[in-house]
Amino acid sequence: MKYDHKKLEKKWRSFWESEEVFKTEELSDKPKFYCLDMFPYPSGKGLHVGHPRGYVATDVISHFKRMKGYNVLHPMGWDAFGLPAENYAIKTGTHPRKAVEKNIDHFKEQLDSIGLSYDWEREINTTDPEYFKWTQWIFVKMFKKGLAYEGTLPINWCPSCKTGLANEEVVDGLCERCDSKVFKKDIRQWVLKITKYADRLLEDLRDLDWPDSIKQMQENWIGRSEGAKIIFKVKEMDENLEVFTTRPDTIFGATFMVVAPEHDLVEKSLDQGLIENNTEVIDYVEQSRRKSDLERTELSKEKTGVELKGLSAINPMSGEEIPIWIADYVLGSYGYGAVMSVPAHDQRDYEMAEKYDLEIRRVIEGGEIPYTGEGKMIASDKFNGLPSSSGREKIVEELEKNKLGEKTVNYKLRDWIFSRQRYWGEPIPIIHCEKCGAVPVSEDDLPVTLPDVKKYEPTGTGESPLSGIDDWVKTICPECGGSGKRETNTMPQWAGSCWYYLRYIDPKNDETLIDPEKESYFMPVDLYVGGAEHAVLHLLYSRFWHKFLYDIGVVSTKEPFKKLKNQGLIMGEGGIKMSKSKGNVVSPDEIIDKYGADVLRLYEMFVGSFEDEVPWDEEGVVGMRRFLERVNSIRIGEKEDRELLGLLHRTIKKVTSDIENFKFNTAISSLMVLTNEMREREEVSKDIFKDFLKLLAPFAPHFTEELWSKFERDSILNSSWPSYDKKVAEKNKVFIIIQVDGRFRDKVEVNKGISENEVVEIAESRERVEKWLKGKKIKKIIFVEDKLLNFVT
RNA sequence: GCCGCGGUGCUGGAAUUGGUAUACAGGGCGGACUUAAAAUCCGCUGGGCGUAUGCUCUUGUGGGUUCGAGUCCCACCCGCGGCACCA
Repeated sequence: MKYDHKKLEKKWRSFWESEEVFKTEELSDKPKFYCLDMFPYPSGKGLHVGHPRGYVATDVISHFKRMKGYNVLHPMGWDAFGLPAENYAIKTGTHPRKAVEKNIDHFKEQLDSIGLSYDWEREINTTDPEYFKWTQWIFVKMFKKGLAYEGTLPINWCPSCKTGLANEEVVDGLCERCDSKVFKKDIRQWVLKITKYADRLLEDLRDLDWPDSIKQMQENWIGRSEGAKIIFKVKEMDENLEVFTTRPDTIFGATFMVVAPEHDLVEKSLDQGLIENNTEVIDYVEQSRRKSDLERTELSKEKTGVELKGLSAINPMSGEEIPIWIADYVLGSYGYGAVMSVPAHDQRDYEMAEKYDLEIRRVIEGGEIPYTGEGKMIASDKFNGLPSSSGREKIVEELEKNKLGEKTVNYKLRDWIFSRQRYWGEPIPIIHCEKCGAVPVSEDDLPVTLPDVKKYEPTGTGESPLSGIDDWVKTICPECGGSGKRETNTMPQWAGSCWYYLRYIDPKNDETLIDPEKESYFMPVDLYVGGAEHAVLHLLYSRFWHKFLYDIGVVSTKEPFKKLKNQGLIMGEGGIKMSKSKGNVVSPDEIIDKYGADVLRLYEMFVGSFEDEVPWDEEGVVGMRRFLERVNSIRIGEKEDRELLGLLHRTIKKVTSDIENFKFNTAISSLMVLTNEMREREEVSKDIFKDFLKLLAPFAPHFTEELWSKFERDSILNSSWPSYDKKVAEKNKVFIIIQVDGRFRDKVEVNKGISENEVVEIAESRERVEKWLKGKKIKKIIFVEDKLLNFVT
């Protein structure tokens, strides 16, 4: 039976709005459930069919939890700072704020048309001064705790975006946003000391209910490695050359040293005129400085380097003098930017030694050189014969005694480059004063808002477009009252999303960031759903900020997101990524117009495993429409039906556990099975049908409201989730599989709980089984109650 | 190179965690209704042999464990994602 989805969906959406069905209670006796989507960047393109997959899933769960009696917080907002709005402003001269407003209106309309149950009274927007006041407030707090500092550092510079980038924003040496090659450039930067939290970020990962892949990515990104700092004296200078190694046990095999081209020692020794091959060294350093990150890693196949002729290092254990080289395979930014090279036991050092004909000396027994495994120590003076694992400890102990080394831990994680030389971001709330240095804006003067500018173009000189606005830049130093200049760099796109989940809990509070009572009721986020692409960006940054907020007493939980799920991408037809240039973008609008929002919702949940990537297939969409129409054609009556009731209860059990486990596709298929069964009946009792509607309601809320309204006046979404009765659900007859030698031969229907002997008796009397047993001796009988009987001959 | 995930009909995908492989849906084929088409409804739909009750083969490949393997173990092939000179 056909139904008019447009009329019906409109009717129920306005009903939900006027009845405030989705309003979250502020503080309630009910248990809470905080169900969060990663909020979108409201782009000018609008939603495509892939976005709602996660939103529908959280919506299904929100309805489900609401029906189960939870006070559900399910909010939505906008992550609206960032480059696209700014680039659009450059192109068209429209203020980014205008473009953002327009895009938000469009996004909101699209989300509403899907029937998502957001509590819009809690909507937030990261570009709203009332919001970013608190983003700036957190920055000021970090500054005061010494976690935000200024420095001139070689940073990743994107020549096309004309701004510095964080390490996390550089993918394969390319800008994450525009795919330009990224270069190193020395610029004055604001940096956040995320490294101070490295251990806690690693530690607390363990207890999170997150996908293993994401946890592992964060673990690798933090990259903790235990080892030792060892000091090699430079013979010709009063300098210590510090290195980090995880293998102090191989120290007697160190036949040369390698420092990064940007290492201090290079400049110092050149200055002191100690280097014999001056020009060669200068050339090499220049060359590697000019290479982009990509080129430096692309050329990784073959090692390059230059010896610092005239210098030598002294091995602190053996006293041996060894040459010092520069090579760009050693990174200036990891450890101490220098290594002791043990070519016999390290792949890279081995390649270097082979190329430049340097000595390779085995000090660990084991396989073929370069041998990187453990083994007995040899050619290592008094440590000979020790296994490498304990020799390592012994050597570090001795170095510690002589103050020539110590145990230490190193991380791959670097501090977070936090400033961007662009317009459309939160101004960094700092005032530079000649007398007092960098001074934070007083908390009472927050927010520092963005001034209007005429030109949004980045200057490209390493300064933000804000630096041209004298009226805005010139201000008074909050400390001494003298003249000061505002910081003109802005925060990166990720700043606002680091803490937004907190603001939904208390969106209008202008006294504090969040009311503590509300915070302790609603936090942590129980379920967080979004794409996996944020694994080491947003998901790491927000954990860092959250831990900081925990330390200063703003939040009561150590971690923000208890459970995380990543939705798989929806690809274009044929499995290629949807994109404008390929012309294969499907908009939810057209699907909703043609088939209805409930059909879109059902299809997105039915296509495949939630976390897997799936291709979009419009032919599959019609199946969902047919399903709803079949439900619509079921005849309702009063007739009791034990068998159908049993199936209903099995379906309740299945749908309940499937929703809890994100197996939406099989939940829907079991609802289809029940529907097919109901359609075969003359009529279906009202009670069974009503429970069925409740199970379908989270997936198809508009459609089920309409059918429900024939029985009840209140919203079906306010009804309570049906409970499952084990006694009703269980069948009293079961099929038992009869096998001979593990092969299926027959099945028999018997009473539940029947004994082995009885089954054997029945089975042996069956012609189909007898045929296979004839002339054979039964060696063994395997019996699984209510399931299977196997004769082994 | 290292780490993680995966490989099941024509397609998207199920499989109670070791117990009838291919649920559910799409597509295809045949039929009903119709002047006709769409929609709808009914039936069939992994391969081979067979009119058929049926037999047999089949979950990337090869081996193994087991009464019994898509599921567990070993080796390999292919695809996807991440990291990548991290000392």
